[in-house]
Amino acid sequence: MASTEKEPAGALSGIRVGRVAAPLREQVLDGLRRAILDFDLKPGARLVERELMEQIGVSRTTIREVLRELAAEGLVVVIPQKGAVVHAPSPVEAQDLYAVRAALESLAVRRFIERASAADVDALRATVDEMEAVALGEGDIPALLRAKDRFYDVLLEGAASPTIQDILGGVQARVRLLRATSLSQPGRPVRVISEMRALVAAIAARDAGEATRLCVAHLDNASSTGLKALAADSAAS
Amino acid sequence: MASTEKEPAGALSGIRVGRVAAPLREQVLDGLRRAILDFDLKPGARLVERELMEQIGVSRTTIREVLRELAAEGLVVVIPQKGAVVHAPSPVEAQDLYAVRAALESLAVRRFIERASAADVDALRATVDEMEAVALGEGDIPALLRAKDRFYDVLLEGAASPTIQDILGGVQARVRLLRATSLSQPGRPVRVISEMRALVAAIAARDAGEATRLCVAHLDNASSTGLKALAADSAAS
DNA sequence: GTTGATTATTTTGTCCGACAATCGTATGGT
DNA sequence: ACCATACGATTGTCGGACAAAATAATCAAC
Repeated sequence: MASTEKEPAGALSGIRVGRVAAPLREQVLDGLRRAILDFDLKPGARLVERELMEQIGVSRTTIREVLRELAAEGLVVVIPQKGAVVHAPSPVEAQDLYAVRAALESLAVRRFIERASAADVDALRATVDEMEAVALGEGDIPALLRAKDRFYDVLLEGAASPTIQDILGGVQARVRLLRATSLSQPGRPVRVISEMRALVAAIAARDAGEATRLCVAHLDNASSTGLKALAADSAAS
Repeated sequence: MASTEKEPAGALSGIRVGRVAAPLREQVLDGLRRAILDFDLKPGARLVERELMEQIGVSRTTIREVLRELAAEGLVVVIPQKGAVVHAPSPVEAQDLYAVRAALESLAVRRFIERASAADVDALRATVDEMEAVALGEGDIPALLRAKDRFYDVLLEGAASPTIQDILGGVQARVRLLRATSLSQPGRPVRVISEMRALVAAIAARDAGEATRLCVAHLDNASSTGLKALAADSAAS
């Protein structure tokens, strides 16, 4: 999210100091973020300061600062006098987030087309192959989701825009639950992969218009699939 | 920014309690945010915890939590072991932010066209009139900027999407410096107003394609104007 | 038995003081 | 003028403290 690393990688790489001084707070932040994104902390779960303190082993000061950051990122929502809970987006909010994703990802795709090298395109194609391998294996949804994350990593890498990466990253994080739900629908993975292949093809052809169209269409499908599954779930319960 | 209010507005409206308890922290947050957005705290200015503590009259705990939120919002950047400074976007970053704005604002415009009532369109037109009045008066840039903010408030209100409002608000805040710089260029205000009038006309005609085009074009102009002015400034100094 | 009021417990919000680690700078020696 | 050291300022983190608010539990009354 807030990652700003630049490495010239000149003649003196390797003696690069691993970490310029990592505030403990950031480790806690990364840890909690990962826990939320991996669904170790499920949406709606309460985050009680004292519990986090004991389980993580840091003071309340640090915990509270981290919670404020997560709140500003939109991953948790803090209710005054009540505390923080893992954010659970409502259906309409999820729909909006998907619309924002579509706008931003198509922007990223256009940037990629403008700036990326042929090697970047190959790398992008490789991540789709990787996804296919995971999808054909078993129905390991989390692994598939991680593979898809990798696709976006490469895409944003090639787009060469930390700003877009930062903002889009935040949006994607907020709909991660829906993304997982959508991917877990029967038949969805194979369709996703064919959509991605088409997108990569358009990107390789440097066809910005077609790529934008495919990108938006893909997210449209993902959105409606996820929302339908969500509606079915809540109806079943 | 982090406004999440939902009101079913059923039979029991009106007895809604205004504020359930406002944590002191939020007042400080709003105050500091306003100070940054109004350039009372200029980009690059250091935010020393002890000073803020004394000037605002709250404890370091509260100050630090607020700084973490502002950091996550991107309004300040904290350098480990060095402290927080008001964020000063680099030219390339500003360019990216304008691209993101274009993507998001055109989305908001389309949403507005879909959902807004005729009264909303009138309200939008009224804000442009207001801007014109300010622009023709004197060269009060901050007032003009505030009037333009009001335009976006109405736009996002009509778009009826707190999510888009939230994310776009964050982006706009980060480029506020550039927006002010751009508006202060001679002749820019009148051009801005004619661009906005054209945009409102397209919106009133419910022409999504044209409105999108105009919106993107407007931001393109604003971006290049701002960047040019910035380059001239840094050359002069 | 359900409702209502009172009390206890938990949890947040805020403050204070403390101390090590680190950064920037002034100091002083050469 | 240059380098090393010492000093001061500032952040990072901890611990404890207490009021205010929310939640849960207990008991009284109808």
